[in-house]
Amino acid sequence: MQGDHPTLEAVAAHAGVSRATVSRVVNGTAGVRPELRERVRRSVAELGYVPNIAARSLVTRRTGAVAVVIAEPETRIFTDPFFARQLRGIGRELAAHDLQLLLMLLEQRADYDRIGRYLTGGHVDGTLMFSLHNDDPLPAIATASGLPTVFGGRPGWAGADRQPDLLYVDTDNRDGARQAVAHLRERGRTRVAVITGPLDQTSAQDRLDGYLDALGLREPDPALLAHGDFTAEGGARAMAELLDRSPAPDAVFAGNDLMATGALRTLRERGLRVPDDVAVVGYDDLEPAAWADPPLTTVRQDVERMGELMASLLLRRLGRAPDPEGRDAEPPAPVITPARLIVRGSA
Amino acid sequence: MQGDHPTLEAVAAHAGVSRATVSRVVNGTAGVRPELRERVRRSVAELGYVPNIAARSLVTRRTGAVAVVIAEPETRIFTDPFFARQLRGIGRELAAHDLQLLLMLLEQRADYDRIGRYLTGGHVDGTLMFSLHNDDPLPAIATASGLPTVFGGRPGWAGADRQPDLLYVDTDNRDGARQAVAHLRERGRTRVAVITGPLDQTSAQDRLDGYLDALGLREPDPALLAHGDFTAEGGARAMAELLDRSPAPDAVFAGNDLMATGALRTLRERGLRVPDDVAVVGYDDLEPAAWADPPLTTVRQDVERMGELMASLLLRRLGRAPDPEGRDAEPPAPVITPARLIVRGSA
DNA sequence: GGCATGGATGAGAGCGCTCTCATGCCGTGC
DNA sequence: GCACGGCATGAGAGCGCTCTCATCCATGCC
Repeated sequence: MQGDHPTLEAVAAHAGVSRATVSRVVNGTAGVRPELRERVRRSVAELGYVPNIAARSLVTRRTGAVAVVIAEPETRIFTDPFFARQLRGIGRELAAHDLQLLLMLLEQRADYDRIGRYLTGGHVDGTLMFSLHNDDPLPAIATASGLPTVFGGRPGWAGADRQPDLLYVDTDNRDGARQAVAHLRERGRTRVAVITGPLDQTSAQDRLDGYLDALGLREPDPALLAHGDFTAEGGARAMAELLDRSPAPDAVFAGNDLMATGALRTLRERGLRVPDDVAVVGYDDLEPAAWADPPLTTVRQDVERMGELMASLLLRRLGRAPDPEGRDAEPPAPVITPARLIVRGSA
Repeated sequence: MQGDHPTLEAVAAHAGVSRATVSRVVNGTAGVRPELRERVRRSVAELGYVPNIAARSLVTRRTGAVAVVIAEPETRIFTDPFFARQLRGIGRELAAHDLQLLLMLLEQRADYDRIGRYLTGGHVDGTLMFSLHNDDPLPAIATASGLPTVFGGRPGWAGADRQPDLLYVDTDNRDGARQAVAHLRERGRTRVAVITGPLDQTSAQDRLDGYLDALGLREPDPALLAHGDFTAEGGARAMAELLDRSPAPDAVFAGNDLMATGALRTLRERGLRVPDDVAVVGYDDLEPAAWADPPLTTVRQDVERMGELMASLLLRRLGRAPDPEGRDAEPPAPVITPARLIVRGSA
């Protein structure tokens, strides 16, 4: 199998045409007589011809590959299937357009150099970036590389909002949080606390803002505010803090499910009943949320869809418009996907 | 930034040498006078030269990329951070050797064609494959492509054991299960049941075998055996089945943590105490295992390390021996990594 | 019927790199 | 002092493809 690899030349000889004609057929260029086209097709199939992408991209200057860059400060990717799902959506969309997915996982500072060089080297046609913190050097790298880039999650670095053609896909964190907290209020809760994520991430900040919206506040009540770090441990700690204040809250909105799970643990340890004594709402709708005791009321976002959208946004920017009618005259723009409250036992 | 991209030629002119010499320096080939070498280095840095990999791989016939193929029958990748962690290990090892990671996620039957064509097309130097079920067409594709391949998990398709140069990395599932069940017996449990995973996966079968080993049995006691499917729901169902038999088990070894979590849920619903009435042990040591109520006793495998090992096995097969002493005369062979019991509250 | 027109096809250059081979230079041995 | 071996360097071919441009042929028009 290996080692035969017929070339364009071979196919041309086999079909009795020129290299150029075979190239036209293979690339779907118009202007080849149907009968000839068919003959070439048969030769391609018969010889098992597969284009050599190296040769192709040497002349076209396109690589047919997209880099997906995930900066994962430590453990996040482990505990959270978020990236896996997003990757799935991305992979599906890219595959549908015959683009390859180059995965780059960043762990250390040194990795940033490597990736910068790689992107600048023109080895990919575009990038999808997950930049978790506002001080992440990734956006700068993207800009420096001059590559078309789409971000996962609204970028929050200074000046991001002023960049005109910034592309990203985010979920409506603010509205999701609003729904969650509104739900708690509808259930008659009057002292709704919040456990925030790291506020240098736009998702955490947006969720806090949604919480405030639902309560009609401009500033959080310090007695009802605790900071977590998006981990279960952090959630447990934050819940303990909240319970040590008086009067204690009768409901908690946690910035994500991991922290909500931690909060549940603390509540259990203190002998408090959920939702009777304290109602709990999480965010993300991770799988474990449904198994928690009690099952977690939470906010769901269509993560896989977000991945697809990121890819298709990039596709459009690359000019590989997935829109067959060619009517996407309007340039690609950021996309915000809706969030939906999932009511279960915990609130 | 985009668009300048100096070529070898440009660097050669700048350094006042020939293209060949620059190539030698860039690729670390011996036989260039140190002073010249240094001069070329400076030119490279000054011009910001980055080799064009398309051109390079056109002539070398190597691509510098490795495909990671994950066949994910439906939802597995969501609930289980397993792949994410393994990817991390793989990514680290590949990056250390300047290889790119091409991720291919398979969902549908049609994807297998695409991937087969891609691999056969010589677009990558090797593959890492995760083939979950024994009837998966992936191994055949790998063989047909003639590419160096390393599998994640011991392949279980018919005849796999007869293939002489089959390479894989697996954890010692059998021994892990043995430890788990031995632990239950040491704690005085006499009726230890088992909830198996899908037995067409070697991991599930091996864990069942380890269970039998620890009990000194050749065949499972049907009264103490229930089948799950590696999901929480399946585990809950299997636990219910087991409890409906009499006499009921006083301990359960679940084939993975997800099923163990499901079992915990059923036990809780039935008002049984864990571990007092029924002790539970899981397998995998997922993050949520530690938060479960009670925290799950389980078996840990170093998944990230397994990923690294897969990559380095492939590297050796590719001749990019990571062994600087060059003493790896012995050919690469399958690797089995140890498993370790983590004792927590549930048993 | 001759000529312009336009579409289908082929010829050929060249993308940036590696690698073989020829060349040139040095030091060594006789 | 000269031939020779060995090492450093350069010249040049060619990897497989795309794309421009020239060529060819059939058609339509005057």
